[in-house]
Amino acid sequence: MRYPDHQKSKTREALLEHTAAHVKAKGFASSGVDAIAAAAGVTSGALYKHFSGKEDLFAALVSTQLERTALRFASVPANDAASAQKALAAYLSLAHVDHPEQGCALPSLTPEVARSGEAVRQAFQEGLLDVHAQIAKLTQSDAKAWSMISQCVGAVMLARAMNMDDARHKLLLAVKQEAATLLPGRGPARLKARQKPVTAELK
Amino acid sequence: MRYPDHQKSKTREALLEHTAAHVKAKGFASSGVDAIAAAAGVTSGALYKHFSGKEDLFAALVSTQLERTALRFASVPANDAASAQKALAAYLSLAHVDHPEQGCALPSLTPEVARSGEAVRQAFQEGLLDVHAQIAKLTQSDAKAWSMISQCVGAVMLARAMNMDDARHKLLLAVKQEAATLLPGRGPARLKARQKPVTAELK
DNA sequence: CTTTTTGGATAACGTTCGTTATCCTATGAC
DNA sequence: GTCATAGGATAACGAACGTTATCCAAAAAG
Repeated sequence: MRYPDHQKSKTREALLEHTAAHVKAKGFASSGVDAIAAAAGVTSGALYKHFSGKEDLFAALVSTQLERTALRFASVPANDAASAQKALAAYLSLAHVDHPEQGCALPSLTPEVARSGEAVRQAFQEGLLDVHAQIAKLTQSDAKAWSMISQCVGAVMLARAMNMDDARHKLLLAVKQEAATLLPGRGPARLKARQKPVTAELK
Repeated sequence: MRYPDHQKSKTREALLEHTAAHVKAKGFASSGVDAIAAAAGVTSGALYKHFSGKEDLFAALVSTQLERTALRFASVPANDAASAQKALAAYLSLAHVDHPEQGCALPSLTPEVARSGEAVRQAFQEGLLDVHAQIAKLTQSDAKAWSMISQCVGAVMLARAMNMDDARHKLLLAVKQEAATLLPGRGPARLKARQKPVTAELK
């Protein structure tokens, strides 16, 4: 071995790190291999030394990006409603909607994963189960965790496709309210707050 | 006028009708113009007589497809929990997950709409507001309608990207349960059914 | 029947695509 | 110092892309 093997080659890491933003913003199918490689400061020739093809890179990207999302929620302390709400509000923020390149991969890439090969789907499934495990620690219920994930991912995705800011704001605010009822401790209590639920603390 | 103008040209209708399945299944970016036109039994030359370009067709497709989704829920009678649950179960069914070409456009095309131009986004926004209006008639709450839509669209999309059927089933079942609590009349009642909520009637 | 024109098919255009082959260079091994 | 090679850049490949120009058939208008 003539090269430092134990450190895995820095450009492979650079590829995974710097191309994710480009792919999340433009979509995988619309991202050319040359453009993807350029986003990491290399050429497509270098890319093919580390990945067998475009889809192989996609699988690795999906894996690392979902790891990152899982990690994002792993740092939220369980049994702390305020912290969970804060994480929720951040995920459902206009900042997240306006900057897909820095955000979670789920609202950006999931339909393209569904159309991809087995390797990509496998990486996705594993990553999503990791995310679910973290959310379930907050909801204390597997079912509520799936509901929470579906709701938040769907809301960000739909908000991104709208073109009027006030409509986006309404959608995000509504889902912030409703998703919060999935957290333990704060049961729905819909009878008390039917007309105007309190949402002041939701950013 | 040498041609029957009042009937709008049948091939334009055929284009919108028969290409939607191809686009929903393969994605818009991955669908070539020739393949799209062939799906309607014509060539790309004919397509350009009816649409100014690929994205113009996409805008029209988004519009008609969301109209169809809105219509799908417009036929559900309000104040009828059983009918609403049935519609919910159909949307969250494995059949819907396994056949995107026949299903709702939202879980398939929304991220690509978000990356599209103003015309497509405008068509999307209008169509989504139509869908929301129909769902709100069932939930009797704008906020709950947004929550319901986000949750169902997200769940179908995520389920499609998974590669293990039992995991997909778990996700769909969970969201079926939780989304049902958004319907009026059947308040969450989580204390009573925390351990094993009744889901027998949910197909 | 002739004319006019609309809605198609056909073919070509310049790009861009994913991939591969080839060359180059810097580096660890000896 | 010499050599072997891993990891880059470069360039080319055929294929497919969206679009346009051109041609053609069919049908309404007179």
